[in-house]
Amino acid sequence: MANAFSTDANASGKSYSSFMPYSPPALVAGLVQHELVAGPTQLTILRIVDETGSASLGDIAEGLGDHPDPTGAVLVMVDLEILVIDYTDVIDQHSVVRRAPETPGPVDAEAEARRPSTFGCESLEVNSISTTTSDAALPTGIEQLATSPLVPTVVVAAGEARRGLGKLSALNRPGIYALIGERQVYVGASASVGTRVASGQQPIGDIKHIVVITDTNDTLCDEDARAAERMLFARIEATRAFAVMNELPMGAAIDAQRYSELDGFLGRACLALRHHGVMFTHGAARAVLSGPRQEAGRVAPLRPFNEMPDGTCMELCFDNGLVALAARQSDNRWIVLEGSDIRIETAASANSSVRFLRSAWLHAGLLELSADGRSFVTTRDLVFSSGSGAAQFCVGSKGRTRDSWVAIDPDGGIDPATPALIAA
DNA sequence: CTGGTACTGTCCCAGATATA
DNA sequence: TATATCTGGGACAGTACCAG
Repeated sequence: MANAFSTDANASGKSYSSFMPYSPPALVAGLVQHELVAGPTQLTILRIVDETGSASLGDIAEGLGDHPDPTGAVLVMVDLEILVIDYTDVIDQHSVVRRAPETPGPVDAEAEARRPSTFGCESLEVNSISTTTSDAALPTGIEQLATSPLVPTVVVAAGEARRGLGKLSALNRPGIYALIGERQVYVGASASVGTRVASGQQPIGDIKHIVVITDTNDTLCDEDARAAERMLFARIEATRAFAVMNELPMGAAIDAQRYSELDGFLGRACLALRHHGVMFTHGAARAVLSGPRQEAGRVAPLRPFNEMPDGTCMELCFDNGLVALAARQSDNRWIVLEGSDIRIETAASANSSVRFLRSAWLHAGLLELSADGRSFVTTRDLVFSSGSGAAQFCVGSKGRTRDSWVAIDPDGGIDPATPALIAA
C-alpha cells in the first residue's frame, strides 16, 4: 500500500487523489479519461445527481450496479471539479454529492475545508493554515499554497534566571519547556508557559539550562502544546543523551495534519538548539530536523511475515468485519500485529492517547489506509502496555477491555463450529 | 499537601441482530 | 412476537502522578 500514497509530481493538487492507486484523471472534450469513469459511468452518475440536484454516495453506488469502485469514480469526478461532495467526518454512503458550481467564483471555504486533504485525515481543521497573498491577486491558473503559520520562538535561560521567565509577556502563551540538568531533562507544557516555568517546582535539581519554545505567531493552542510536549519528550528520549525525568506525557487529540505541522515546528526548534550547542548536538543535523520515527519502544522488532510472534495470539473482531490480531507476551506487553485493522473514526469517549497515536502513526507511516478504504492497517508490529489500551486503540473507543481479545489457534486450526456449519 | 487529570478496568445501558 | 445475545458507547472507581 505504501506506494499508493504517492506525493510525487504527478499527484494532483486535489490531495485525496493521492490515495487512489490509479493514474491521474483528465477531462477531454467533456469526457472523463480515467479507468474508473467510462462514458456510461459518467452519464449515469450525472443523471442520478441531476434527478434531484444531489444524491447520496449510497444512491450512486446502487445506481452504478456492479461498478467495481463507485466511490472512486465519484472522487475522480470531484477531483476534476465536476462534482463536489459534502460530508461531516468521513466519507460514507450518506455523503451528499452534487454538481460543482460552473464558474470558479468565490471559493466556498467551508466546503473546501471539508474536502479530504491527506489520506485518512478526514475532517482536518484548516484553521491552522494561512495564506499571505489573496488568491484574487493572482492571475488565473496560479495558486499560492497555504503553509503552516507555526514559527518557533526558542528562549534559553540559565537555571538561576528561571524566575525571570515569568516576567516575559511573550512567554505568557501556550508553549512547551525543558528543564535541563547535567544528564537529565524534565519536559513540560503549559497554557502560559513562562509563568509555569517560573513558579513550578518540578522534581529536578541542578538545572543548568531552561528551554522554552512558543509560537512566534501565537497560533499554538493549549492542545497543540500538550501534543508537542509528548513529541518533544520523544525527541529528547531518542537522543539518549539525557534521561527524561517525567513519565510519557499523554499528548492531546490532534489531527494528522496538525501533527505534521507540529513536527516541523519542533524540528526547527531542535535545530536552533543544536546550532547553539544546547541540545541535539550529536548525530546528523538531518536526523535532528526529522526527529525519531516513533516513540522509543513502540515498534516491535521486525518479524518475517511467516514467523509467529512470541506470546499468545489473540483476535479482536469489531465494526462488522474489521479484525485486529495481537500477541499477548505478558500482562503489560501486547503486540498489535502488522496488518491489523484499525477503525478510522474515533468515538467521542476515546481518550486523547487513542487520537494522538492515530495521528502520530499516520505521520510516521505506521498506519495506512486499507485497500478498501474501510479502515487503517498497521504496517508494523506495534507495542502496547495493556490489552485494553491495545483494544481501545484498534476500535477507537472505550468499552473494550483485555477480555475483548479472543485467543486463536496459531496453527490455523478450524473453528469448533465448522463441522456443524459444513453439515448444515 | 492537595486538587486535577489521565489511564485502566469494570459495570451498565441501549440498540441491533439472531433465535426460539 | 418474545427473548437472548452481541456490540458500541458512557459512567464510574481505583490508581498514579503532575501541577500549583
